[in-house]
Amino acid sequence: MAKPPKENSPITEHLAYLLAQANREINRQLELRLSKEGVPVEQWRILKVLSDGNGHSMGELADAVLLNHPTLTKMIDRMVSDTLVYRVQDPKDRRKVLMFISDRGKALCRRLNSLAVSQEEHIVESYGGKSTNELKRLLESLIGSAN
Amino acid sequence: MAKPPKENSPITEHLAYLLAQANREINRQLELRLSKEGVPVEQWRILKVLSDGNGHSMGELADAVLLNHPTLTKMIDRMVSDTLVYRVQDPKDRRKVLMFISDRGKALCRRLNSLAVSQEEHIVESYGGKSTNELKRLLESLIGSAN
DNA sequence: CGCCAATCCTTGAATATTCAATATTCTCAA
DNA sequence: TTGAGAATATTGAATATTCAAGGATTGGCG
Repeated sequence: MAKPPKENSPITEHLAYLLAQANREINRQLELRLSKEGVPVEQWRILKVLSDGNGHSMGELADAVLLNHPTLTKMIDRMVSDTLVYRVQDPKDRRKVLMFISDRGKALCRRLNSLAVSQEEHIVESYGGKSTNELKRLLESLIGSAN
Repeated sequence: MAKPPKENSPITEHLAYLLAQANREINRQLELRLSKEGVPVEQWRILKVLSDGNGHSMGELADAVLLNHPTLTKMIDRMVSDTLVYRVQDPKDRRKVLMFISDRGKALCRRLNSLAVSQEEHIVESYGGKSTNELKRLLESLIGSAN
C-alpha cells in the first residue's frame, strides 16, 4: 500500500516533484492575475496577513509569508516606499519592529483579494470543488505531519 | 460543496498558499538530504531526467526540471565543469543542443536517488502511504487540469 | 531558389536572493 | 546589578535569477 518510488522511477513519481510542479503552475497563474496591479504574490501575502489590523513582527511575518528574513526586510523597504505598510518599533520589546498596513495598503489588498478569489474559483471550475477541498485537506495534513 | 475562500478568509485557506507552504517544507527537507552530496535539488532533477541515456534538448530539459532557459543554461555550465553532463550539437537540427549524462553523473545520480527515496519513505512513514498516494493522484490531476 | 519569420540557445545587464556579519535589545543567572 | 548569551532585525558582499536582446539555424512560402 505504502509505495515510495523506486530508485529508477521517473522523477514525475516523486511527491517533491509533483508539489514543485503544481506549485509552479498555480503560482504562475496567480502571478499573472496579480500583475494587473503590478504586485508580486509575496506582497499580496504580506498585505493579507497585515490586514487583520494588528502589528506583526518581521519574524512572525517572514514565517507567515514564506520568505527568509533578509528578503522580507528588502521587500518591506519597497512597500514602505510605496506607502502600503509602515514600521513601528514594538514598545514592549524594542528589538522588534511591528508592521502595520496603511489605508492605501488596505485598498490594494481588497483589489488583490478579489483577483485571487477569482483565480481559485477558476480552479474549482476546471478541477472540481470536491477535488479542491480534498487536496487542501491533504496538504494541510502533510504540512502538519512535517513539523 | 465547491467553496473557494471568501475575500476576507485567512491566506492559509488559499490553495496557492497551501501548495507553496507544502512545497517549501518538502523541498527544504530534500535539500537537506541532498546536501550530503553538495548538490542542489535542480541538479538531481537534471541528472534523473538525463539518466535515461537519451539526449535531451535544453528546451525539453528546462520544461522537465521546472527551470527557465537562462537559469538552466548557467546551471548546465557548472555541471559541465564538474563533468557530470556534456553537450552535443544535435545533428538533425543544429539549433539544438543535446544533453547527455556522463558516467560520473550516473554514479552521482544513483547516490542521489537513494537519498531521495529515503526521504519519501520518511514521509510515507509519518504521513501515511494512503495519504501520500491520494495526494499524488490529486496533484497529478490538478496539473493536468491546469493545462 | 531566396528570403522572412519562427525556433533554439546563450549572453550581459539589471534585479533579487542568500549567507555571514553586525547592531541593538532583552533575559537571566551569578 | 551586571555581564554573557540569546533573540531580533538589518546590512553588505557574494551568488543566483530574470529580462531583454542577440546569433545561429531552420522551415516554409512567395
